[in-house]
Amino acid sequence: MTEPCSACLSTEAASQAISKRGARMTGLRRDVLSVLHHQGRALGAYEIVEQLEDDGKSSAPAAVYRVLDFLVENGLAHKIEGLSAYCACTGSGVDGPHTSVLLVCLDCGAVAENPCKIDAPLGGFNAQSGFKPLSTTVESLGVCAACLAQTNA
Amino acid sequence: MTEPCSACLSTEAASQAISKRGARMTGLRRDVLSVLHHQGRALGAYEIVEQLEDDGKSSAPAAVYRVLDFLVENGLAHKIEGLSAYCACTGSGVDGPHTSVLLVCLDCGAVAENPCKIDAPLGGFNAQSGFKPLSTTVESLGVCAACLAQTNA
DNA sequence: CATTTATCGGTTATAATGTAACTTTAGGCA
DNA sequence: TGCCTAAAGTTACATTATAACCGATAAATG
Repeated sequence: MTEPCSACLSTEAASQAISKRGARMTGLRRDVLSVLHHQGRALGAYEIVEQLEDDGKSSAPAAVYRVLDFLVENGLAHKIEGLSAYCACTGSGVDGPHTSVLLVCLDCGAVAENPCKIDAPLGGFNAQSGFKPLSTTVESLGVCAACLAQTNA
Repeated sequence: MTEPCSACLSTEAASQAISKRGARMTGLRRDVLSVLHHQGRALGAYEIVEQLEDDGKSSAPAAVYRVLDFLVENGLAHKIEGLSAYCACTGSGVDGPHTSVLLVCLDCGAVAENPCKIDAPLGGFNAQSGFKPLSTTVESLGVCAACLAQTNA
C-alpha cells in the first residue's frame, strides 16, 4: 500500500473540517475537490468533468457546477472569475468562507494566495458610502516566478 | 435643439481623451460607450447588443465584444467579472487604463468606484514572491445605499 | 424500525457568454 | 490614386452556466 500524497491529505483534511461544521462531504464533492487538489492549478468546470470521466467517475456539468458552488461557499475552493476557472483553497479554507487575494499564473495555471490584509483599505469607503458588500473578489492574472524564470532562461 | 445630457457629455469627453491618446474613436465604439453611459449601470454584452438594436444601430455580438475589449483596454469601461457585465468608467478613465475597485449593486446594477489605494497592500507580497501581475481585478458585489434604504423602508 | 423530510445527484435540454476566421469597408498616408 | 492598416460586418461555432424535474440517499422523528 502506497502512502497518500499531499493532495490526498489536503482533501482529507478539508473533508473532515467541513464535516465538523455540519455540512455533508459527499462522494462527488470529495471527488471534485480531489481533482482540484491533485491538479494543483486552475481548472475550468468542463476540465473537471473530463478529469472525473478519466477517473471513471463521470458526472454531468450541472452536477459538477452544483458541487463547485458548494465548495466555494464553504471556502474549500475559489473561483477565478477572470478565467472562469476553479482551484482548491490552499490557505485557510478549512476555517470557512473567506476573501482571498488570488495570484493566478496565465502560463501554468498555478494559483497562490496573497496573505495580505485587504479588508481594511476597502472598508473605509464602503462604510462612508453605505455600500454593503456581500462578496468580494480580488485577483491578479499574471506570471508566476517559476514561469518568469523559464522565460528568461 | 435640446441640451446634451450628462451621459452624452461623458461620452464626448471620453471620446476626445481617447483621440488625443492616438487611438481611434469610431462610430461603433462611441455608440457602445454611449449606451453604457446612458444606462449608468452594469450591462451584459448581449444587453448592449439589444440596446443598439433598439437604437437602430444593430451590431452582432462579435463586433460588440471587440469594442468592449477596446474600451476596457483604454480605461473607458470596466468589466465586472463577477457578473460578466460591463459599465462605463466614471472615474479616471479619461487618463488611461487603471485598476479600479468596483462596488456593484446586485439590485439596481449601479457601479461605484471606490477611490481607495489598493496597490500598496497588494504589492508587498508580489514583490517578495516574484509574481508579476498583468491585470488586477478588485470588485465587491453587494447592495448600494439607495437600495438598502428602499429595502428597509 | 418505519415514516417523513430534506438534501443530493443524475439527467436532459437549453440559455448565456464569448471567439475564430474570414470578408468587406473605411481611414490614413505616400 | 493606390496602398496599407485598422475596424466593422458576418457566419458559424465553442465555451460556460443554469433550469427543471425526478429518483436516490441520508438524516430526523415518532
